[in-house]
Amino acid sequence: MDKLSTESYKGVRDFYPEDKFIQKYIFDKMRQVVEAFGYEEYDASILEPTDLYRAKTGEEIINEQTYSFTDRGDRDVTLRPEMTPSLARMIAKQKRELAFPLRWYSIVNNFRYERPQKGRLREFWQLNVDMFGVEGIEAEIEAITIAYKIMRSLKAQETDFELRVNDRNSVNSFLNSLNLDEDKKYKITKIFDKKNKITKPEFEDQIKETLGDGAKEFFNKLKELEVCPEKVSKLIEELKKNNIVNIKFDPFLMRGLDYYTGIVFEVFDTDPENNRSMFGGGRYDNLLDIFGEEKIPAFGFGMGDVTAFEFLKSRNLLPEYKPETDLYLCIIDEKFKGFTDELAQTLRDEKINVAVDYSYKKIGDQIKKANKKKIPFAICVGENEERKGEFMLKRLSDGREFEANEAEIPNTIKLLKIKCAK
RNA sequence: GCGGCCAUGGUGUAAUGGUAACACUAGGGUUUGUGGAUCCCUCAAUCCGAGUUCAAUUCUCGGUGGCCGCCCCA
Repeated sequence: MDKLSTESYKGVRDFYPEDKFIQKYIFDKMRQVVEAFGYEEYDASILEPTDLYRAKTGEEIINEQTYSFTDRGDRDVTLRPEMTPSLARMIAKQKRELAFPLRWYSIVNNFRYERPQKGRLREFWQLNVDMFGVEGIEAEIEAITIAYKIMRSLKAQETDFELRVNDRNSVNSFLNSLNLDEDKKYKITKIFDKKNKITKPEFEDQIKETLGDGAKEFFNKLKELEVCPEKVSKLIEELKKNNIVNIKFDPFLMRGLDYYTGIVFEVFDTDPENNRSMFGGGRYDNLLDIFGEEKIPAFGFGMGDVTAFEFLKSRNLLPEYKPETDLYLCIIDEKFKGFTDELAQTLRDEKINVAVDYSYKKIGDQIKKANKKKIPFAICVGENEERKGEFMLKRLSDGREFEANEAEIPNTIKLLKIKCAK
């Protein structure tokens, strides 16, 4: 028989327990922060009708960069490449039932069909944070504050990252003042988008190449664009009141295309070796149009797990693996299995997570397993324990043993764990 | 979608146009109620397919996969 390959499908991800532990750590921090701001979790199916994405952009993204197929009933379906259209669909559907302002979040995986590369795989997990129904700058302030607090709760220092803000409207009015055709406008926004990746002469050359004679006017007017718009300066001022100071205006920040209608922001890694955008978002007031619904103002951002992971890794901020299991019970002889199981169940009722070793191997081997699994405590159960009801609770980190009877074990473990955490 | 580099046990590395080696890991023992030590033993690999050749893991081509750029970026 041919052996089946152990490779996973190209570009998707396996999470071994130690990987999942890290991912969970990151998501738990995100969750704590957004829930502190009153956001409610929602979810949707990973499969959506393909039209949902066509309607939004209608671009080649849908044709070439999604997992789309026809189901057995001849319906076109797509594995979600992002969460926002599903979110917009859900909100449009139940608009009248919902109490605005609405604060929703989700942490889900998404799929895109493209060549995997650094930090971009075919499967990625993402936190989505969105607020609907707030037209004013309060939405911007809150979302950016949340982004900042997530970074801080992941133990990032203020010097480790930087927030950059722009107003798409000011870019648009700048481009309109140059009287460019749509194609040129589009190309200029592309050049803006990658400005921080290229040198200044490269930037200037690309502008000249695109605009030809018009380049002169462009550079003359460029100063106008570089003046911080009132809306942006007000936003920055408000955020500084919240002690968020690692923030600045970036007149070239674009973040994608037509999708955004106002303020956009991004969080940058300040590492000079890796000075790239980690995540961001912006205002999108028109997204419900496609459902024939009236506008609802919206502001949101998305944050992927891979960039967060790589950031934490580069700053040495990844947590050390600790299993959820508190205690490993080693059975000295098979005849004490029943007694051990009862002990395990009693302890579980006291909220101690207990795993029992049913290998019936030598006791030393069982202790080794507990150690390898990084479980903090072990107890060996045999004749003495059954007779006396006294146990030696062994702390694997240093081998110290603590005597306890059955009733005392839970609290002993809890106390020792608290000490360890400090 | 385009280009560059790469592909050997579970992991990390050797080597060779002719017997694929080492370390770690895993399993077993050294030790019959307490781990991280020592020593011994065992399991386990040349990505897939075709071509050149007496002989290919090695050379050539194709595929697949990985890494890195470009395009794109939700």
